[in-house]
This record gives sequence, C-alpha cells and structure tokens, in this order.
Amino acid sequence: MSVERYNPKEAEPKWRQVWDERQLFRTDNADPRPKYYVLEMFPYPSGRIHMGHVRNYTMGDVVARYKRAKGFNVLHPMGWDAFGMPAENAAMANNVHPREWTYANIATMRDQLKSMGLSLDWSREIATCDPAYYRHQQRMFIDFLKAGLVSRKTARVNWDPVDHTVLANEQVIDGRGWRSGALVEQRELTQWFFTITRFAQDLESALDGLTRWPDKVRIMQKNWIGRSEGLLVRFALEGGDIPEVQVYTTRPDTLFGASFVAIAADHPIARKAAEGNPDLAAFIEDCKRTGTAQEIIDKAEKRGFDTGLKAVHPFDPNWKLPVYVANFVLMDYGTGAIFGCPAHDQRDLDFARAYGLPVKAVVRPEGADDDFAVSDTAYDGDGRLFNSAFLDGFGIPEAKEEVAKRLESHERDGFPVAERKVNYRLRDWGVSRQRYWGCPIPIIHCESCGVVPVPETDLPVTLPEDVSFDVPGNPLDRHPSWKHVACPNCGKPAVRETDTMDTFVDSSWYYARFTDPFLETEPTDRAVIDRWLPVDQYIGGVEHAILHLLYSRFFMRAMRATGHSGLDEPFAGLFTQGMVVHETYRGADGRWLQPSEIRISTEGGARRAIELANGADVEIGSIEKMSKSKKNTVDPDDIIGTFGADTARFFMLSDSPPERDVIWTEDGVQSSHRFVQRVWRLVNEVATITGIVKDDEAATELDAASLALRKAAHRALATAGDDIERLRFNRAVAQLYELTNALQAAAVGARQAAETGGIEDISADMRFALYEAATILVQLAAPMMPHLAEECWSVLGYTNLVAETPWPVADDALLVEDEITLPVQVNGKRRGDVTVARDADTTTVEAAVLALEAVQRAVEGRPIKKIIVVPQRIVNVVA
RNA sequence: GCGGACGUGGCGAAAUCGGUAGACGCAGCAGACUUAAAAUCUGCCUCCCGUAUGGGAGUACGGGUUCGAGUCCCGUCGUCCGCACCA
Repeated sequence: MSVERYNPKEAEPKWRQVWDERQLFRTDNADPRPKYYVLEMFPYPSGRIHMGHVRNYTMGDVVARYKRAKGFNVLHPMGWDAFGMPAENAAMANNVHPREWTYANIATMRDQLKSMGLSLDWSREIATCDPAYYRHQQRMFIDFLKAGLVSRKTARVNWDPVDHTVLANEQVIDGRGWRSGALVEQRELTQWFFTITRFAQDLESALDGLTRWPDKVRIMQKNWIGRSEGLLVRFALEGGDIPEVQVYTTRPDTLFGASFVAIAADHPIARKAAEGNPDLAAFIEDCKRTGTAQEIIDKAEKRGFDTGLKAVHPFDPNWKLPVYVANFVLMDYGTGAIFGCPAHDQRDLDFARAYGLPVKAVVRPEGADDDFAVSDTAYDGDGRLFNSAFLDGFGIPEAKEEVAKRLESHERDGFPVAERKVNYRLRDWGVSRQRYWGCPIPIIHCESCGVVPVPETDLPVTLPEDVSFDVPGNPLDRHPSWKHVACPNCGKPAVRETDTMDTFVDSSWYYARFTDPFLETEPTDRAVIDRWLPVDQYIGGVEHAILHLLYSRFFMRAMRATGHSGLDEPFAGLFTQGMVVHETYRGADGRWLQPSEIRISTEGGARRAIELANGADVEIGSIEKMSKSKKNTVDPDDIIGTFGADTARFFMLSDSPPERDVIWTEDGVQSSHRFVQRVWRLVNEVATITGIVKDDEAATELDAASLALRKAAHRALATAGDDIERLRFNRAVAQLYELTNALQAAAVGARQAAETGGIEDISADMRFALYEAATILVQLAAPMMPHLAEECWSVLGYTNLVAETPWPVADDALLVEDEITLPVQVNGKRRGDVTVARDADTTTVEAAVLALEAVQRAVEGRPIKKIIVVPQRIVNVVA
C-alpha cells in the first residue's frame, strides 16, 4: 500500500480558506473566557517579508494556536509600522508617492503573511499611516500636552545641510550624513519632546516587576535610564563677575582630592567668560565643531582652556581651584560642570596629567599605607579616606554621607551650599522630524496666541497628497497652502507645525489600538483595553530592547495619566528571538553569490562549492545575518512555493533555541520537508490499520506493546505542551520526532505481526493505541504545521477541524513507570544499572545493587564505606 | 573602559533542583528494496586501546567543594552582545 505524497500546494490554500470561512481566528471582545494576548512586533512594509519575519511570526503563531486549544480567548493581531524614511527615499528614487509605495508593499506582504497560515485576526489590521489610526495619536499628543507630558524646547541636533533634515545619531557615519555624505552640523532647533524623564524613576523601579522579561533587556533598560545618586555643590567663584558655579558629583567623598573645576563648552559661564577673551571663544567654537560621531569622541584628547576664574573649595576658603572649559564635560548631564578629582577618576587624571594639575589620592584600599599614590590609573575601588581632614578613616559611603550632611546644613547667601540630587542619564524624547511621511504634529503657531493645539473636532490633521520630492527639505514646509490656516483661537492667519512625529511614536501604542481598532471616537475603550492588556506574550528582535520598549512603557503611563488606559506596563511577557543567519559565498573575483547561484557537494568529507554559471570554485565564507549586500538571503516565497508553509515554519522552530540565531541550510529545509511527508505517510498508514477508533474502545488492561506506545504518546504530550508553554520550541520539535519514531516502530511492528493473518489480526489494544498516538501526534503538530495537521486530522476521520479542537490532556497514570532503571556508580563512575520497583525502599535497592556483578568487580573486595541512594535518580557505592 | 551572556561530538543542539553527558536533528558510513536511480526502511556514528566482552579519557583551560560537577566556587583564555568622556 502506498499513499500519494502530501501536496502542500493543494492542501495549504484549501485549509486556509476553511479557516477563513469559519472565521476561526476572529476575536470577540465579549468572549467571557480568560484572555490571552499574543503579539509579534509588527513589520515595516519594506516590500517583501524576510526569513526573520517568518521566524518571528511562526513563534507567535505556535503560541496563539496552542493557547486557543487550551481554551483561551486569544487575541493575535497584525498591522503595519507604515510611516518612515524608506517611503520618502523610494519617492525620491522612483518618483512614486510614499502612500502608493507603502500600500503596494503592504498588499504584497499581507499576501505573503497569509500564505504562512498564521492564525491572525485580520479584521483588526491597522496601518499607522492611515488617518483612522493617527488621528488618535494626534488626539493623545494634545492630551499629553495638556497633561504636561509634552514640551517644546531647543535642542542640539545633527543637521544634514544637504538633505535639510535632522539625523539620528546612528544616521551619522564618520561625521557625515548617511545618505548625502555631507558634513553634519550641530544646530540648535526648537523641537517637540515627550517628557519621558518625568517617569524615569518609575520606569526603572517597575523593571523589577517585569519578571517575564529577559534579564538582559531589563539590565539594558536600567543602564539606559542610568540612575545615579549624588550631590549638587555650589562653588563660589573669584576673578570675574560670576558669583558661583554649581557642579554635580557622585563622589562628594573625594572633595579633598579636588584639583580643578571644569565646565562644558556651551555652559553659560563659559560663554560669559569668553566675552572678553577671544582665545577662549575660539576654543569653545573648536569644541563645538568636534562631531558627535562615536569614533571622534573615542579618540579625542582631553583638552581644556583656563578661564582664569578661581573656584573656592567648599571646606577651605583659602583653597582655590582653577576653572577650565573642558571638551569632555557634557552640558546636558548634571549641571554641565564638575569638580575634577584626578586620583579617583580616569578622565580627570588624563586631564590633570595633560595640564600639570596636582593629583592627590584621598581614598586608599584597605591595608595601603600613607604613601598610597596614583600614577596613570585612577583608583576607583573601595577603601578608606585619608588626606581628607575630618573624613580621615571614613569608608566611602560614610564619607559621602558626612560631606552631604555638612554642606547641606551650611548656607551661603541664604541657601545651602549643597543639595542631594538623583540624576538620570535618560533624556527627554525628541519626536520632531522634518519629514513628510509621518504623523503630523497637531499644532498651530499663531503670532498672537502662540502655540495652539488643533481643536479635537478638526482632527485628524491629514497629510497633503500633492507633494514633490525633487528638492531636498520637508515637503510640508514648502507646500503652497497646507500650512496656512486660521488660528483656532483668534482667527488670524497662522501656520501649522510642519514637523511630523518620530515613527517610534506610532509603534508605542499600536498594541493598545489592536484591542479595539473599530472604535472611531476614541483611541481606546477603557473597558476593553484594561481587560486585554498587558500583552501576555510579546515577541520580537532584541534590537528593540531599549528604544521601542522603553517608549511603549512611557506611552502606557502617559495614556494612563490622560485616561486612555488603566495600566502602566504594556508587555507582561517579552521574548527576544535570534536572527536567521546563512553562509556566505564568494566567487574567485570576490563577487558575493546567492545560495541559488551555487551548488555544494561533499568530497572526501570536505564541503566544496562551485558556481553554477561557470563551474568555478566558490569560497564558502562565514555565517552571517541574512542581508542583501552579502546576497546570503533566502526568499520566503521561494521556500513556501517549493516546500509549503508548514516546512518553512517547522524548520524555523527546529534545532536552534529560539533566542539564539538559527542557521538556514538547504539540508535543514529538506529535513523538515522529509518530516512533513513522513508524518503524512505514517498517519495514513495508521488510519488504514485502525479505521476510526472511538474513545470508549479503550481496553482497561493493555498488552505490553500497546501500553508502551500509549506511554510514549502521553509522555510526548506532557513534555511538548510544557515546552511550548516555555517557548522551547526546539525541544517540542524533538518530542514530535520521538513520538513519530515510536509510532512508526509500533505501526511497522503491528503490520509485520499481522502479515500472516491480515490486518484484522492486529489486536484491538494496538489499534486503540495506534489511533490515539496518531491523534496526539497530529494535535501536537497542529500549532507548528497547521495545514498538514488539518489534512491528517481528516484522514483520521475527524469531522471537525484540529484548529478548533481542545488540547488533549495527558493521562497522569501513563506518565509514571512501575519499574525504574537506576544508574549504578562505584566511586562516582558508572558501572551498570539496576531495575527496581518504583517504590522500592532503600534496603531493597542496596541489596540489588550489591548483587550486581559489575559492582562486585569494580569494588574489588574493598570494604563498602557507604551506599548513597538518591530515590528515582541514581545509586553510588563508595568503597 | 563599564555591564551582560556564552564556551558540550564533524555540525545545530539536549541534559538548568548537583545524579546515566551527547535526547532529537543534520552530515557521514554500512545494509535492505530497485535493472538502476530517487524516495523509503534498518543499523552504526564523542575520542583512544581492543575482533569482542570490556577498559581509559572526555563538556575551553587550571584549581577547589562534593559520595558524585557540563551544572556550584576561584582564577585564566576565547567568542558574542549592549553602553560608553553620564562626573
């Protein structure tokens, strides 16, 4: 008997249509069952999906299908992060409107995603570039503004003078714009900011409660927020008309090691001091020109310029410190001024050595003597204070406390000399972008009324269609009519804000909108959002560990503050999946070659590649992230077209743990496809042998072989369920293989036994066990290979869909063995094993162990010191 | 520089309460079926000695704790990731 090969090209569209017709994945907000919200990071519509998407969405879909089978009301939506630069770049390059380009890409990618058989509720699809979406974003912007969560201030930005646009730090490469190649300038621009710093403390503290987030991500966020506890100290100034400078320090204990004060180049005192000092002014200009590019900062020498001002030491009016303008002091952290303690800070030490300033150690490690000094490495370790007057002998924390206490209670001009201050590295989130393809900032600038929010009834502020991209700059700004409006307040002519929002804003609340995307009047329905959120399982790339996730956490809090949500945290569970990587190939002339352009053979154990076009040798290079530039990409369409979606999905789950990179290989895909075909053959074989077996045909006393198969099936069921629950898909896959191996062996055995008398000779026991095991196999496979599972399900005679069938329950009685085999060690080396009853007592086990010939041999007649019996685990004989 | 993760067969990996190292898969080898090939099925597959029963070594390296260590502790080396003049 033989069965035709499984044909995914026929079967897959068929089942997708059935799911569609029955609206199986449509989610009802009124469904009373416990909710489960699983979400994968939505894609940017770049044109086509890539293997990274396939991996990401497959993982989410396994969870969604599994939870659905477990009886949850599952929300599993999809949308498009549809605003952004690439659409404008395409517009410039191909003279196509960003909207057309974007929606064409969405259409293509939607079809591609649908061909994967994802169990998504497509009725909730949203695109962030749709006014139906961004009108709510504009509404919230205004609400945030009224709640004091939005501010407008000047900030220094990277300005590309050719493209007329602001660049993010990562878009500045070697001091030049990534697109134009022009030298980037630092410009002061008035920008809109979300005051994320308002929540800095809460964003940090709440990380501890995100127990289902990877530690790695929590640590990264914590470092990004960068909380530090320190002291603001006022130093009186002499030698000019500026009375004092305030510095921020986290090491007030080292105050007696101070040897200078340094201020940032754009510090107001520096500007003031430069007024009568052209050399200083020139130095300051020079500092500002130094790029923000990482490399430049890394290599920059510590440089400074003595202002001539003297700072008075807070504990000694006779001790005067020189005040420098220094290139390594940042204006936007702390107060933009520091006191330098060279002995205990490497930067200060480098600076002191360059300018011949004193280096006085005031903290020494435990046990060091009075000569303790620092040469070219600052000492920032633990220790005790010395050379420090009243602090001598103090530990660092006590010294900090003592300094704070003294300076706090000491007043000058009616104010305390110092004040405790918690500082954060986190900055407010600048959201202004001088671009067209983004959400318009709903603000009108009026000469009389100032900044006026667009009235709610006038929302959305939509983008004009008639724009051109043939000249650099923001099309909104140069549009002939769009920005000119009457002031909503006084009716006089006014202009719209022409900046649009950072696209990170769009993606900071899409997960919230998914809970009720049909609601037109409000961004969210409180009754609905508060029930669906937080997202139970969020899955995406680790590259969003900081910005996207932090912005989303901010947004939830801001939405709560403005009544749009009742929660603080958007994502209860987070999983960051690894990348899809692939070998690289290069021809003799160094050209990158696509996997499809070469053939690999194995000769004498060594792999060798040749170029198909000319038979020339090809160098097999390192394994790297799939990228167009290295041509090591594989198109999901090709794979799905050749092998079907189930094969692609299954391969994405196999082998590598999901958080790690997975190497795409042709052999691996073949292997997955073989498994698809094997399951198909096996299920058909079993169906032929057993026919439909009803549950109540279960025998109470099974023969040994049938019982063993049942046990294997239920063990696989219990383990694989647990694996999926914990997102350990590679282990769940292994369970599937094991069950398939066991079922196949049993089926082959049964058929051989029956060969003499015919299929009807197979015992009822075995028929039952085979049918049950096949049923479980199909159900376990269903979340991973949903189309194949439906096809197999109907072969087994079920008339419903496996996608709407509850997850099977493992029979606990089948998970325990009556007899267990314990490994036996002698002095820690394994010498054999012993099989005993599961509940055998220690004495029985010991006797059985000592009777073993292998144990006797290994003991070699030595006296037995003790026997360690670890129940259910191991026995160790110590001799 | 700071912070974090990780080093297991030819390869991807299992073994996460300290208890049989290498489940499962890939590649490879041998065999069955076939005129032949593909597909499929069966067996072998960490290394060394041995025909074999068996023995020895083995989880980056060096120490330690323990009856017992891939797992815990100390040190070294290596790889990867994040942050980076944040006072």
